This record gives sequence, structure tokens and C-alpha cells, in this order.
Amino acid sequence: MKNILEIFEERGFIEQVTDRDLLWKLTKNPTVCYIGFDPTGSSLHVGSLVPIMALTHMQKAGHTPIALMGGGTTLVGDPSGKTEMRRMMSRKEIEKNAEGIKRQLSRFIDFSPGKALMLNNADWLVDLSYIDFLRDIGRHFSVNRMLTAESYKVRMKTGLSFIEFNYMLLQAYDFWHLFRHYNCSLQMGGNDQWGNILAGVDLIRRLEGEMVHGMTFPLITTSAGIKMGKTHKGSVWLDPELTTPYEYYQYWINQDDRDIARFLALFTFLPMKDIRDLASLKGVEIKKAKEVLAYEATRLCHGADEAEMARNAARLLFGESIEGSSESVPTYSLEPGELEEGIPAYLLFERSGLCRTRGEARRLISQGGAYANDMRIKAYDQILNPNDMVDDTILLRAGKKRYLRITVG
RNA sequence: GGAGAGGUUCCCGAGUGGCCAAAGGGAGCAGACUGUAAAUCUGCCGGCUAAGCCUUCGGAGGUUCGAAUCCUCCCCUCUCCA
Repeated sequence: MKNILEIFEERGFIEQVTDRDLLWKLTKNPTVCYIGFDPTGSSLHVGSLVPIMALTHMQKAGHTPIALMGGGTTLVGDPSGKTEMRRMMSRKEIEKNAEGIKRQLSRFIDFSPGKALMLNNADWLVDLSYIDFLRDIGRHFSVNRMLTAESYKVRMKTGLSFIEFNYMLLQAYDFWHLFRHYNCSLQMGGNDQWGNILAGVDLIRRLEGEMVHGMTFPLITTSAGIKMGKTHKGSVWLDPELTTPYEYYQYWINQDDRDIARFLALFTFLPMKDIRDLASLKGVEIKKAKEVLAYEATRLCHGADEAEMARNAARLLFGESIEGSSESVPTYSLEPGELEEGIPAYLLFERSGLCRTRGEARRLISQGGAYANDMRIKAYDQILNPNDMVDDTILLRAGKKRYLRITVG
């Protein structure tokens, strides 16, 4: 079996490692590793997928991953990678978020006994005594050195509050706690976590005289330079209530040609050989690779059934053939009777959410970007009524790729 | 605590009494071209019952025929000093 480091390397998971040779030796034997997830929202998004995939790879390779919910650290707020302080969150809010995130992680990682652990650092951080903490842990930290950390340097310009400045110590303490109680000897995280991870490695060396390891993932950006998982509309969530499987699939299939090979390696479990084959496709053929990426990514997150439906819907809407089902195409229902009276097109586009405002809908139509059943709508107040229905639906389209089915009832 | 700078429409950033719904850029949207890609070109880009009206330039008051622009108080941020 391949060493996990080899897998990580060929798939592009590694940005920095504390000591590659030592880590290689360590991971020859089953190893406990951890990644922290801060429950700042009710759902994880695509940006968290790399850490999740990493934990899953670890598990598949026979190691024991710990997914650590940052129920305690989120009360403080990590300044790393942020240019501004995040708003303070209540414990209640954080706990609620943690619940949702736990469910999502369980889709990717098998948390049955002995295979992986899910812990929450609120369990050991919240009741720490300030004075004890300062004396036992704080004394090992040099402020001078902390200030040289990249994540703090950035904030020296825009402002850094004392509470955030403490975050690094808490995360270091986590690592130490997990080392002592769970024999955890590897922490991974996004590259913005490098400073925090090193702080933990140092702390354990000072307190225990033991060498543990850290590894960071590259910050994944698209070729367009946008942070992975972000679109102009916000994040692409893993929660199907927030980002439907259809939208999720669309997010992946719309990726830049240049990103496909890299993303297949990072976000699917396909063998590298298959990925190399897909990566060698040229021109229009690349669409096949994109379909594989979109399908696999959707399957991992939402299951095979949803992935299949999303793929069918996409083939129906965008493919040349008419095979496939429209089941998972986004749908908006009108009250019975509403359509009988006839609805001006611009109002329907606004009502259904395809356009945010009526003005936007008027603009869309006047620019020739609005369609009903693939017929361009000519006037903003063109009336739509039951005569426009085909198979009991009106298929609206805004621009090239935003579809919405209108049904009644 | 003291001194200075600053808070403008999604972001950056002009604007210092009327010509300002507010330059320019970015992002975004649409059209053309295409492969649901990229690049490029063109148009749009606060809201509305749309030749007009309404709301916006940190907040609250005030001056004025008229304010993002002037005055007062307040809130917030940054820099330097303590």
C-alpha cells in the first residue's frame, strides 16, 4: 500500500510539511491525525472539502482521523486568513452550527467506533482557568515570535484585538490535549493554519519533549483567481438545503478547463491513472472530464441518486438530446389560478427568483436574455398564461444557463 | 489619555454647496462568438406603478432655495505619541 504522503503528494494536497522524512516514517504505522473545523456557519462549504478529503484519505489508508469541532475556539475567533475581526458568536449559535457540520462530515468520514473520532474542543477549553492557562501555557509563547507569523502580520495593519491574538494559544493547546489523550501526532489544515499548527508542535515539544507533525494544504483557488467554493452569490454549501444538488453539480461542471485535472485529483477518489486519462482530453472533449468531476463530486456529497438526477437534468437542459429527466431542475410553483389570469413576463421572473428585482427582470428581457420554453421573450410585459405550458410546465431561462421550471399547484 | 487621518453605492476608489443615483476600475449580468470553458468585443449595472417619482454617501440634529459636500454632537477604524 502506498504511503499516505505519496497519495497526498500526487494528488496535490501538500503545501507545507514540518519534516517530510520523519512524517513518512511516522505514517508507516497507523497514525492519529486531526483537523479542526470552526462552526462559524450552519454548513460547511466547498472550501472545506480539501480538509475533509484529506481526513477521508487518511482513514482509507488505515489511519485514525479526528474531526475536531471548534466549539471552544470559535468563541474566540481565528484571525488567520481574515482581514477583519469576525463578529462574536454566541455559544448557542455555535453549538447549533456544530450539529449541522457533524452531520455533513459523517457523509464523508466513517465515525464508527475505532475508525475515527469527532470531538469538540469546547469540552476542554471552556472551563480553563485564565490564570492557570497563562502560567502553564502562556509562558511558553513569545509575543515577539507570534508577531512574525504571517497571519498576524497582515492584521498588524488593519487591527487585531487581544481576543483574536489568543487564538493561536488555544489551538496549540488543542493539539497538546489531543496528543496527550488520543496520541494524536499530526495536525493538518489550510495553509493559513501553518502558524497555529507550528505553535502546537512547539508547545508539545516544550511540554512533552516529543516531536509531532504538521502539514498544510494549499489554498485552492480557481484559475480565475477566486477562492474555491465562492461564487458571486456567496458560498457553495454542502448542505442540500442551502445549495441544491443540482446547483452543486452545476458549480463543478462550470469549472475552468484549466482546473479540471487538479480538481479531479483533489475532489474525487478516482485512481490517478483515470484522472490522467481524463486530463489528456482536448477541446470539446474536456466536457467529458467535467461531467465526471461534477458527477463524482456530487455523489460524494449527496449520494449516487442525487448525483444521477443532477446529471440527467444537466443533460436534458444542456445536451443536444432530449433524453433525461427534468425532475431535479429547480422548480417554482404558482398558486392555481394565477397563471389563468396571465402574468407579465417580468413579474414572473422576479416572483420566481430568477431576477432579484423587477428592474433586473426588465433589463434582462430588454437585453434579450429571457426565454420561455427556449423562445426569446420579446417584451418585458409579454403575458404568460396556461397556453405557454408544455407538459404542464413553463421552462424559463435567464441568460445562457439559469433555468427554472414553472409549475402550477 | 493626546495629536493626526479617515468612514462614499457589492469591493477598491474619485467627488468638498446645485451640472450627483454620484467619475474610474474590479466584480456581476446580458448579447455576439463558443463547448454550460477561456479569451475578446458591445451593452447594462439603487428601487419603483419608470418622459416621472422614491431611497442612498458612518449615525442623529442643524445651516441653506438647495448638502455626499458646510456646522454641532455621537459612533467606529487606522497612524503616531503616552
